[in-house]
Amino acid sequence: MIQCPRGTRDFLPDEMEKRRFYEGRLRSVAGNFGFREIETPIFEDAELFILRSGPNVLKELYAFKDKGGRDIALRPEMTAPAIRMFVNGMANEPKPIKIFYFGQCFRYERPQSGRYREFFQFGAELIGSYTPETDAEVISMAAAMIKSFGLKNYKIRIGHIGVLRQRIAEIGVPKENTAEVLQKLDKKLYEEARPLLEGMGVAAEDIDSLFELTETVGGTEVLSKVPGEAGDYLREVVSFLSAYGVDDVEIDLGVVRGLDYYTGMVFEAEAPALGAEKQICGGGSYTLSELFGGEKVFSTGFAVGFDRILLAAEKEGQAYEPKGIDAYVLSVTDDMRLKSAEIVASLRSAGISADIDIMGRKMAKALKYASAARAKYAVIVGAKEMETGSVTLRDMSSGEQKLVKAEDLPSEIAGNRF
RNA sequence: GCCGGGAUAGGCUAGCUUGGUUAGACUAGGGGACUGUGGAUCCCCUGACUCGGGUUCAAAUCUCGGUCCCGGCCCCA
Repeated sequence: MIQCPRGTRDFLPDEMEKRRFYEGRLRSVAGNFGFREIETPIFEDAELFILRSGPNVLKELYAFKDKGGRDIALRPEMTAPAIRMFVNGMANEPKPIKIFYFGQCFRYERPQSGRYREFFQFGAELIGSYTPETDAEVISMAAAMIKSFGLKNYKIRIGHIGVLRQRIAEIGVPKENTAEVLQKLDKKLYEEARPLLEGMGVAAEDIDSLFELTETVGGTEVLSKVPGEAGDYLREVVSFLSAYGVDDVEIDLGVVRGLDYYTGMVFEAEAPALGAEKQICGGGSYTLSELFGGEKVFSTGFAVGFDRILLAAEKEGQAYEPKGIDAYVLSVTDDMRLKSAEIVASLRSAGISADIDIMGRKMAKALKYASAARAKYAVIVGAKEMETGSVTLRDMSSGEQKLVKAEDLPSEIAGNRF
């Protein structure tokens, strides 16, 4: 028997229905915020992802040569494709540009809880604007998405990578070592960071002040301790968030979000219930378009780990009940089967989801199937009723039955649907 | 890439320590008992030892390796 490749999953109908349901909520939030959906290829020129990537990223890239010898990679994330698309086809659209996407991404990693080789991201990019409102808009949408899942136990943390980068440069860390230092700070590995910094000739009091900065963690009130432009900027972001009704955020200047292209505000959200892979959302402001041959344009974006946030909702005990069909049509006797077919067709053309027994089952078994299919109604087509052009309409949850004229059946069922 | 735990019908499992019947039960699925009423009962049927090598007269059971799953580390654009 052939199984799914490592780190991939099949989604059976019940699971798929649930995923579509939650996906729909995310789409609806994005639409609510004025974002419009895009779609980009699942694979791209490998160069798109290699351009700004370190060796660790490359190790996890699904890259291969196609039959024409082109270097191709399955997308490991969707920000770069979205910005490529912006540069290629949207650069002259009115600003700001608000786009979102949903799709699978691929990373060659060791699978574990909440981590798959094929996983799904829902993300958004707000392109062409560089204001505190921009960042607040994006963060508040991310918060709305998390809330749309009904999640209760989560944390949103906001930082500013510009503050850190600037301080690191000021205290004399060579540019090529910045990433290394940021990584230690992200993990709050101060015991490792200190000797590293000392080795670069950074003074002890400067190291302390740097650590103090990354330890600026807590409610929005800790922002009063952050000096300079970045401090002013974050204070404004937080004011706008508050105006948007988003107050449950924390400040954590130690949030670094990897080592890549982020330049200003960064944020992430986590669901502690998830264990090792608990980050459900991450984003920030960046400039990327100049890398792909466009002008330098400021953007703010984020992505939600769809599989993880779904997992988090499940762990909080949320259950999704599959919908089921409106009606299941069955024949009492074989000579009613053509009539049943006519009736199911009339229901379907009235927009009612309807199924019909096609296995020639006896009533008892057909009703059992209708029950398993979660049908709201069973439509029983028998000779007795047909004498008056009627059928029996059975409410599957209450068991109540009534005679309904065949021509009234669609409106009868549709009328009770709401 | 590293450490640890696992894998028996579609699902959940018994058997494994101590090798030896036709690998058992429950559930699900198909049919029937019940010739016009579901989630009940009974009967019949379908269906599994993750894969490959080794030890042995004999392997689900012992052993080695692969694959996949689970938890953690690393990484996480």
